[in-house]
Amino acid sequence: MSEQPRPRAGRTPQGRRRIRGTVSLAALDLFAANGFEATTVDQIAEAAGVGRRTFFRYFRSKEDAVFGDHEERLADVADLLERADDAEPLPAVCLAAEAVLETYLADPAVALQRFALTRQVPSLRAKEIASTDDYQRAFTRYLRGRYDGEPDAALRAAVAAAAVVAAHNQVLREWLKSGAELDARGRLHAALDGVRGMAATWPGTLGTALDERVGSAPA
Amino acid sequence: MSEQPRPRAGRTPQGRRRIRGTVSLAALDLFAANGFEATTVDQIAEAAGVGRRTFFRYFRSKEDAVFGDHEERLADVADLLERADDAEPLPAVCLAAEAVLETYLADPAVALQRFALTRQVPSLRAKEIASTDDYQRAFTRYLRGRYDGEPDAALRAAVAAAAVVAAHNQVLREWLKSGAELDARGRLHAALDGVRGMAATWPGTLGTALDERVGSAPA
DNA sequence: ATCCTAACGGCACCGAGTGCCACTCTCAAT
DNA sequence: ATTGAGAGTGGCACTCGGTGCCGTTAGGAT
Repeated sequence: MSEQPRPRAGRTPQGRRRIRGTVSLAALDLFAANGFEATTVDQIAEAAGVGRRTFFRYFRSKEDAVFGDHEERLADVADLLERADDAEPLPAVCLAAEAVLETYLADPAVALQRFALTRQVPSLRAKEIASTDDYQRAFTRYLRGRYDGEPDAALRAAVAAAAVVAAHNQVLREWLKSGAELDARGRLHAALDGVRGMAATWPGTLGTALDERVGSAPA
Repeated sequence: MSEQPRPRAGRTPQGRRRIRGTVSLAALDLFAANGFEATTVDQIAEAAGVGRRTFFRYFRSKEDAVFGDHEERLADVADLLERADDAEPLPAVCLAAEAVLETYLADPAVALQRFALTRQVPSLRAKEIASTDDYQRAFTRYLRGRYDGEPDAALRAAVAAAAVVAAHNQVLREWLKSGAELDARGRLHAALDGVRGMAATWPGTLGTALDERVGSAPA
């Protein structure tokens, strides 16, 4: 805690990134060629020129070789929100959602390959849904903080975040189904306009039923 | 195909349900006592007085012993929507969401136990998120069908379904955190009133950006 | 050039999940 | 009552994902 954990030896960060990329690439290739479930971790490790044990040092699971950068992206979006405290809450979240979309647009080929895989591999679908949920939770958390003090803060935050994420996912899905040919940026922007307009009409309060205690987490 | 596949022998449906219940109960007990990951399937099977192989005939995975009735409940809700074609689309979905809530209210003790487990076991959290997504997909699918022909049908369906599910989950979570003491029914009803009001304000169309082709699924 | 340490990879191990098969138990037909 | 068929059962063996352990290696710091 006193000073930087400056590494005395071992891989440099660039080296780690390079290996990670190599392994991930090898995995994607094998998945595309033989299918996800028919590909074993041993095969990936061998194709990448790495020990099986090392594979699991770079990826927590076989699925992570496909969604390996999720945590980074999530952290990026969280940072983005952190630095957006001057804007209005919901527009800030919409910007964050557009930033998420950009990560897909940045490399359509990879996005399409991942999409094809997730469509047919249950465990990958589960991972993707969990990832989406992570974004939604980050948005909800942010909005809850910004709405703090207003009536129904938690509920409005959850609903608004869900609406934004749903709009994003819908536009993304259509873009992927179109083979990356639609104007995803424009469509998402329009969709989020709709969501923002909707959210503005949330009633000030929802009656006495919501005035009960919110309850502090027991478990 | 010519006549009913009348079962000649084997377990009666009641027998199957009874065994399933016994195994599930044994599993829940062991999970509560020793933790989910520290409990092996062998232990569950032995505690339930069945063979390990039989466990996997009743549950696809160890996680399924906790969320074993998900498929049934999902089918119930789908049926409910199927039979609600006389009502307005969104109110019908809201009723379905209230029906889902009822399945938790029906047995608070089990709901709380599952909640405690899902809070601390990653793989169970993943399963629960996937289950929620199943509901949301069912709602989206239904609304898309009902909105068919109107502008932005798919997008509006996705956003509205997400909002309803988010409201449901938020109310459910607060109820669970309160130790099953809040008036979940009343709170959900109020929250869904808010969602319905919001959704009514969706603009008729979202501009030209959304008028491009929707794309027929290629992959 | 040498030291020092993080990373590597091999090994053994655990547990989830599956295919296979012999056994048994129940019911239907005779 | 006997028999035959079929479904459910459970044991066995196997695959594979994931982890702890440890001797070895390689590459940066001095």
